[in-house]
Amino acid sequence: MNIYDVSKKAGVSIATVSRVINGNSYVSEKTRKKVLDVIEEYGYTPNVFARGLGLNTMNTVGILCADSSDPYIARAIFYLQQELRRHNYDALLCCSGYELETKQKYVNLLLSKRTDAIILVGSNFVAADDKKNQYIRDAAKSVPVLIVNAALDGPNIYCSLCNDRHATYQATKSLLNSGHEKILYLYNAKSYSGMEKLGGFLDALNIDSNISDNNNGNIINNDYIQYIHGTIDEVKEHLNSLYKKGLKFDAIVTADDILAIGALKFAKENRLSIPDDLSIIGYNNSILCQCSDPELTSIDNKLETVCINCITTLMGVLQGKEAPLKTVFSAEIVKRDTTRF
Amino acid sequence: MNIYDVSKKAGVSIATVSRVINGNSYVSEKTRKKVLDVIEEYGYTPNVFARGLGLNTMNTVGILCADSSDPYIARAIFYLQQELRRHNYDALLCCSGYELETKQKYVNLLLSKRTDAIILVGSNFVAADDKKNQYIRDAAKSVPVLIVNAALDGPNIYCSLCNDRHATYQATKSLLNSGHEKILYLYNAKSYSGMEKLGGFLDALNIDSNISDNNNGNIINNDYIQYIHGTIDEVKEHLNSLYKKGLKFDAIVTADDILAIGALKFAKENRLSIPDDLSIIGYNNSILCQCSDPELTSIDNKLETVCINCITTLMGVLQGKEAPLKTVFSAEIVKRDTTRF
DNA sequence: TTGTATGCGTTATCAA
DNA sequence: TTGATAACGCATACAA
Repeated sequence: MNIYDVSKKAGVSIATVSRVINGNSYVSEKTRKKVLDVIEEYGYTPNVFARGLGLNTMNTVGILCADSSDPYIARAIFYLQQELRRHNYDALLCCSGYELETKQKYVNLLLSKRTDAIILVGSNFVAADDKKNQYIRDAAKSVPVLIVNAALDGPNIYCSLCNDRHATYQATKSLLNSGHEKILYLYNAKSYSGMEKLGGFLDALNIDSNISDNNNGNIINNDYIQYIHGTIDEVKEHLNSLYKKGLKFDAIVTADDILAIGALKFAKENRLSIPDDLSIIGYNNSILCQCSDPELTSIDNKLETVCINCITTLMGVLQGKEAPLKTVFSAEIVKRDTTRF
Repeated sequence: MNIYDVSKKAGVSIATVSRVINGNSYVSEKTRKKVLDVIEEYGYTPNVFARGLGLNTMNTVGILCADSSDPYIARAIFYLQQELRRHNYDALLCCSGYELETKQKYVNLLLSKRTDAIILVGSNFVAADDKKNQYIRDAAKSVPVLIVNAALDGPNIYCSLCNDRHATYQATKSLLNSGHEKILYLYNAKSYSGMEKLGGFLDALNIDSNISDNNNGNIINNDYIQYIHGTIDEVKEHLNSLYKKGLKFDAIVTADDILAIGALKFAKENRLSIPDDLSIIGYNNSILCQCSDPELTSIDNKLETVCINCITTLMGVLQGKEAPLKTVFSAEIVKRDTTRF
């Protein structure tokens, strides 16, 4: 059943049927009803492909993330999809993994699908080395690019994020103010927000974070700043080895809840009392925080707010309105039982 | 840049360009190269809308779930999307929530988008009351429907799932065999697999589970079988109130890890030693199991296997091959520290 | 207020 | 081996 069939059954032209469906131009109440009755009776729905061909859009937005099974990213996708749906858009989901090459590949894939926009979820899409971001700028030449949780400037690139640097600064300061002296920093991503958080940590310790721009990759040569990308157990083992080497610390600030969970496991294994012997702060305020024992103090980076803002911005862009290139929200420390400040 | 532009630049007809792109019929090596060079030079990609219109498919599959932020569902979506991509299909993601009405609405939405198939993720899509499944059967009239984690029979409906009943039976039996006498069962979904798991629990206790078919909703009137749908804290409070009322139990079997986490919090609050005073078993073997302390014994229902099978089946169906209507895998108990059998 | 005719960019059929 | 042309189903400019 297509528009021609409907027009025949209703005894009108296809133009009239189209008008009824799209509800814009004038159609007499009588014919409108006639057409609607036929549509109802035969359960007609317009062919989205034909419509897409004519209008050159299918009202679909590509959502690209590294790994949608990550609880944090999964939440972001949920919020984004929900907001898109509210505005009558669909979400095409792709997972690229963490390699630059596959990220590029997937961005091009989405481009070839002619989605109305591309949303990059997760700060791992923005690299410290700006050359590696060129593919994003290129994509932005054909379609608006929205980034959740990272900042990159360029035409047609819109970012929604939290002030991770300040949040980490505050958290670290609070630890210092409550008497901690040796604070270990754990991170698992050298992404945009990864560097921001680290910057905040260094700020609090009055370490010049500009050095981070120089030694590309091996950012800081300091035992108190540890890069670990691995499972909970691997994080635990890593800390074990540091501990056995004699490194002293009375607090751990992390860039991700999963790292903090690993730290908790480490503390338990070594019979360190939390938070008396060791304070721990996570990041993301994910469900994991409530699963651990003791429950995890963490930084809430307002994911829902950020995601809603992202879609609001996108809708503005698509409607040709003035839209902000960068919107920054303020993260918040959620105090639970792994700290005593 | 469209196919006409390419044909002009290459000095051939659009038919030839189309042939080169689709690589089926014969094209001389010389013209093929000419065309490919132009395509390369101008970065031409075929318009998917036009292609979709002609072929009546966009190689897209709709994935529908209740809530993609649920860690378990998020994992399923990840596996499904990855497998689809491997077969050159895209995934359109929709979240319907748990209401029947909105589920129906979203199924119709996906139908109107003309996706090549619809995948229902999560057993909450199959209700015990079969009338409520009619919308699925209806959808299957126009497009293959795949169900992950539940069984529903009907033409064009393909299910991939685990033997949840047997797994719960085994887990409960193990508790009984290791000397537990009063086992509490906690569940949060009256879905297909929800009922299966409960059935397995009742089997182990030699209770006739057929009564479940009668009192529609209020399945079993027994203090040891508790339906709770809520947050970790709500689960904890619910158990607190049972405990204070004097209900005695030495083990808790749950239908979801989140319930088990709530049980763990309850135990801690009441200074019950795990697993000495109380054993707890979760379900799904999600990341939450490793976050808790002690770590949670849980049932692994082979999500990845199930998802891969789902897509394999789908590809078979789309290629017109013989495909199994129902594929059942065997779940496995993953023993950690909340049990001592 | 309604109808006619055209374009959107492919793929596929038929001829050459 | 290649080219011309008809679908595919809709939206819309223009005519009436």
